[in-house]
This record gives sequence, C-alpha cells and structure tokens, in this order.
Amino acid sequence: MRKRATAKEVAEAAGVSKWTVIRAFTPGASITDASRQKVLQAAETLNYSPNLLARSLATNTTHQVAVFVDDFANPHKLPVLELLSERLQAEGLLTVLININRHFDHVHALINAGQRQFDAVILFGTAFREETLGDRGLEPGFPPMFVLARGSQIPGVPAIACDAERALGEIVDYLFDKGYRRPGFMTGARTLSTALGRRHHYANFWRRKGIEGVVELAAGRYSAEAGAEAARAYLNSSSPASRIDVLMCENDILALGAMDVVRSEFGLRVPEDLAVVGFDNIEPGGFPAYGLTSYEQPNEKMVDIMVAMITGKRTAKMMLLPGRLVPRSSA
Amino acid sequence: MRKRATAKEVAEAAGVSKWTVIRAFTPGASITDASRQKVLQAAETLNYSPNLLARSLATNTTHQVAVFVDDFANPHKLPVLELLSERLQAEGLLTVLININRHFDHVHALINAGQRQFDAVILFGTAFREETLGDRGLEPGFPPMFVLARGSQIPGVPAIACDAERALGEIVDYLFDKGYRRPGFMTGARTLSTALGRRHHYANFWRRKGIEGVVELAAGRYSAEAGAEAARAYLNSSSPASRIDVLMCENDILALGAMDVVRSEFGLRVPEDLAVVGFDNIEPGGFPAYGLTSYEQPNEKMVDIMVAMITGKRTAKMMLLPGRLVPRSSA
DNA sequence: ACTCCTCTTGCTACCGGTAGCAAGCTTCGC
DNA sequence: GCGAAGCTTGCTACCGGTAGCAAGAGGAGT
Repeated sequence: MRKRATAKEVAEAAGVSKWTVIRAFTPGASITDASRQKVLQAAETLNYSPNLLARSLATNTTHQVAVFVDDFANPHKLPVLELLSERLQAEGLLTVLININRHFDHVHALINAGQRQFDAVILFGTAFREETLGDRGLEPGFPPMFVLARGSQIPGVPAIACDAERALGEIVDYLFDKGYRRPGFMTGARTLSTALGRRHHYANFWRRKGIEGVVELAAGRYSAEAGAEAARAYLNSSSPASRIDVLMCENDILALGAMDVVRSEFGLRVPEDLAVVGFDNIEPGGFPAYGLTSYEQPNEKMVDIMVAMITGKRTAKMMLLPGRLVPRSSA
Repeated sequence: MRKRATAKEVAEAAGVSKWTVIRAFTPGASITDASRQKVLQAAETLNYSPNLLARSLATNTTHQVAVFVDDFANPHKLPVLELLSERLQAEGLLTVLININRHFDHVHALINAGQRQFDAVILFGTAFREETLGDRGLEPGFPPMFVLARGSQIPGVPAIACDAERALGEIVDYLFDKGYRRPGFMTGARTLSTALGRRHHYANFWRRKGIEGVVELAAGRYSAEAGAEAARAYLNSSSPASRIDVLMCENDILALGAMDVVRSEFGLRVPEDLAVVGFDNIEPGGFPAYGLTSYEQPNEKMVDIMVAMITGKRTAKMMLLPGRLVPRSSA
C-alpha cells in the first residue's frame, strides 16, 4: 500500500511551494485562480487530500465528538444515535462511540477522551456517578461536556433532557382521568438519578390527587427479563383484590417484559385488569401486539439543541424540553 | 480553560529533557527508575498525559476504526454495535460511527475516512454499491476495509458474515419437516445483494425439495410498516385457498410487521393459518406476544474475527460462519 | 516613469509527539 | 586499573499540516 500524497509532493508536481498547495484547499485563502487550477490538477493526479490529523494537531480542533453510552439494552438508543450522528455530521463533526460498560471504567475513558482532544464529550443517558465526573470535568484542556437525555446536577455540565416532571404530570393526569386509583411504579436501576426522579414525580403527582403510597416494583436493571421478573414477583405475592390497577414502568423495555407476564403467565387483561404505561415510546411498544401507552421524548429537539451548543450556535446551558404522551390501548 | 500540559513543560519541571519524559510514558523504554519516578511525579502535579493526536501523526496509526452504518431501523444493529465497540476498545481501538443515510453520500464519507487515517474501515451491513467501493478501496493510503454481517464480492475487501446458504438450508429443512409446502418470501430492499442472496437460497432449497415457485412479497425497505403493507397487499389480493402456508421474511423487523397484520387485521392464526419466519433474532421477536421463529447470526464470533483481522492477529479473508436456528411458536 | 497600494507567494516557527543516532556514564571482566 | 560493553540521556530530523510575517509581483494613479 503506497502512502498518501502530501502537500509537499503536490507542490513539486505543480511547481509551487507547499503553502500554495495548502491555500488551494483553504476556502477564502489568498491565491490566484491560475495557481489554484494548477494545484488542483496536480492534486487530482496524485490523489491528494489534506491530512486532517495534521490539521487537528495544528489547529487544536479534531472535529470529533465523543459519545459515551453505557446502556445498549434500550432500543431507544439506536434512533437517537442515528439522529445525533446525522446532525453532527451535517456540522462536519464525527461521532466517536465510547462504550462504558462493566469492562471499562469511566475514569479511564475520560482520561482517554482528554488525550484525544475531542471537541466535545456527550454523556448519552449514562449512569455516571457525579463525583467521578466532577473531578475530571474541570481538568485543564478537557473538552466541554454535555449530558443528553438525562438530568445532571454536575456544575458546569449542562444537561439536555426531557422534562420529567412535566411528563409525569401529564401521565398521572391522564391516568387519573381514566379512572385509575391504585398506582404502581416499576424502577430499573435504583441508583440512577433519573430513576429516582421519575418515581419521585410520579408519587408526587398522585399525592396531589389525594392518593398516597405508590407501590414500587424494583426490577434492578433495564431489560425485558428484569421487568418480567419484577412483575411476576409482584403478582405472585399480591392478592387480586388488593392489586394495583395501573403499572407505570420507568421505560418501555421494562413495560414490555411486564406486559408479557401479566397477559401470558397470569391471564390478566391489559388494560382492564391491569393497565401498563411505559416511557421512551420505542418501536415495538407501538406494535398492535402491545399497544403500549408511552411517553415520547423530544429526540429531534434535544439533539438539535445539543449540536447547536457544541458548535457554539447556542449558549450551553441546562434545558428541559416537553415530550408527548402517546396514548394507546394499554392504559 | 487552560491548555493541556506538554512533555516539554513536564521536562522543565522534572529537570530532564522532553525525551526522557516521553520515555517515562513509553512501556519498555530505556530509562532509570529514578528518572521515571521524577518524571511521573512532575507529570502528576501538572496533570500531564501524552497527546494521542500528536502520537498518531508521528506513528501513522490513529487507533480509530470507522464503522459505516446506513440502516438504523433494524434493532439488530444495536447489540452488534455494542459488541463491536467493546471488543475494539479492549484492543485499544475506538469506534467512529459514520452515518451513511440519504443525506450523506458514500464517496464523500470514504474520502473523509481516508483523510482521517483510520486504522480500518468497517462497512457494517451497509448497502454500498460495489462500483463505488471498488474505486476507493484501492487508493493509496486508504485504510483496510472490511464488510461485516453482509456478503461482499468486492475484490480485496473481505467480508465476515453469516453463511446465508447454510442458514436458509437449515430453515427450509425445518419448514419442510414441519409440513409446510407453499412457501412465500418477503424481501426488503431489492437491490441489496444480501436480499437477493437469501431469497435465492430459499428458492433453491425449496426447489431441491421439489417445490417450485416461491411467492415473493416485496416490502421495498426494511421496516415494520413496510412488512405490514406488503403482507396486507398480499392477503388482500389472494384467495384463502391458494395462499402460502409459510412466510419467510428477510429480517425480523419485516416479520413482526407482517405478523401483526396477519393476526390483527385478517384474524388469521400464526402458525396454523400462516406460519412466519424471520432472520436476525432481534429481542422483540422472542417476546411471548410474537414467539417469532428466527435465525440468529453468530454476532460474537463475527465481531471477534473481525477485530482479530483488524489487529492483524488473523489474516484478513472472507469468512462465512454458521448461525443458529431459533425455533419458536410462529413456525 | 515613478510611487503607492494591494494581492500573492514563500518563508520561519510551531503543534506535540516519534525514531534512531551518538555521546556520556556505569558496570563488568580480567 | 583499564578497556569494552551496555545502559541512559540528549539530540537532530521528521510526521503534515497552520499562523502570520515579509518580500515580490502587479496594477492604479499621477
């Protein structure tokens, strides 16, 4: 494999200096049409294009954005990743996907991100502990950080997320109007602030309706199996008479798992015997086999705003955006 | 925001030359313990870590792998992306996600990939036209290219994929044994070679069983709606007596859409009135509400082999791996 | 024809590392 | 006690660009 052509080689071929070659590839640079043509022609035959790595080193901008993701189990991630990469690319930025799972610790990944000189770091719905971030975020030369699709209390790290309080308010209003009075809530990972947030708001809004004591079903993690297990455990340990009449799940993937158990294993009807509500509005939830009532996050808006902040077209600050209740047959 | 510390600054603080600083951070370099300690201490207080961008420029290796994806509608992509990024990171390689959708043309993305000096380029299940690639792939300095989870006839571009012929053979054997005799096949995008491949093998194996004329349902693209529409169109235009008794869909997402229409809109039973089979074994297919019989691609093996080829631990060459039939209630 | 001004071009210095040579210092054998 | 071998250390040159200065070229005005 031959090496890539460099500006110097093109310069020799075109009979100019390498700086003139560079100028031919720099929009708005001071160069005559004649030289530009000469250079472009030589570049064409040598198949030259500027080396972006060298440019990055010299300009201190890589045009790369790191996206940290830790929960790939939620199908909601894929469409947002698509949107994010599309909008970033439209601004000339590339998406570097960084997998933060059990095998890779956050601190290591953050150090690496610093060494790579990313233009920005996006924490996409990740379960970072705030302490971990707080330290790193303030290091000199560390790229600006943002949190996407999750709340953040980290100072200096703006979060763009769906307004959970407003969302849960809409959901509880809807459920109350439909006549449900014995609410349950299924949580995934209990340590996440989002988790506590959604549960917290849910309980609060029911309290305002005069209903205390939301039953909690703890799935422990976010997966259909976990949701199924939690639902199974609850239904096995409760008497039909005392049961909740509506189960709100922290996200759709839990809700689908729960719904399967409710219908297939216990023969209950949804929503007549037990209504189910999810969050995120993932695609399978909308399939006729489920008809899951859910809440759609404003993905496009969140991504657009995030990209605008990264490119500096908007001042970076925390933003909570309204989503949209998607009523279907399950509640 | 202060700048990052450089080796030169650390060198001054530690009273050595910058090359000694570099050596302290280079495993196996020739340096005394005393100097190394001195340097590491100075580095600690200045919060220094080597600049990987500069290293990349000098060594001509970026430790970044570009992954081209065009079809984000298939949920199958997410778990594979997770695996891929995990395994690449375990080898010290980062994943750069490149979105090739309607808005971005392939050629442009490929040029960009060349300019960025990626260590490798993976075409992940993408619908590249072979001509487009053929040209680019041979350019000097272009990173080695691989095709993941899709066949490829491009010379010099090895593909790691599931053995479609073997898979379809297993599927047809299974369906024949179960007594099905009137097969149908639903295609997504007709231009893709994979599509033609699966359909081709399916028809071939039925022919060997003495059954000619597989009915084709063309969905045109890969989405649940497209699958639903194609199924609807077929069921509306065919008489119950002459209908196929088993519908194999090119992937699960089509199959789920078809299954919904078959059951909810036409009141048919699956598999009694019409059996349905998919491909990819995506998560929702396994939910009790569907119980979709499918074929699982050997994702882990494919990814492991791909990463081994990229790191040079394996010689790069085309490989077709056997997958696994996942029989469920739908067929 | 001459001056002045502007546009173009080449240049030095630099981004922050790597590669590999050569000098200086140890260490060892005899 | 001395020379040879080996380890450390500093050095030059380089990766392929960018930034901005200064000299040269070209054109307008008088």
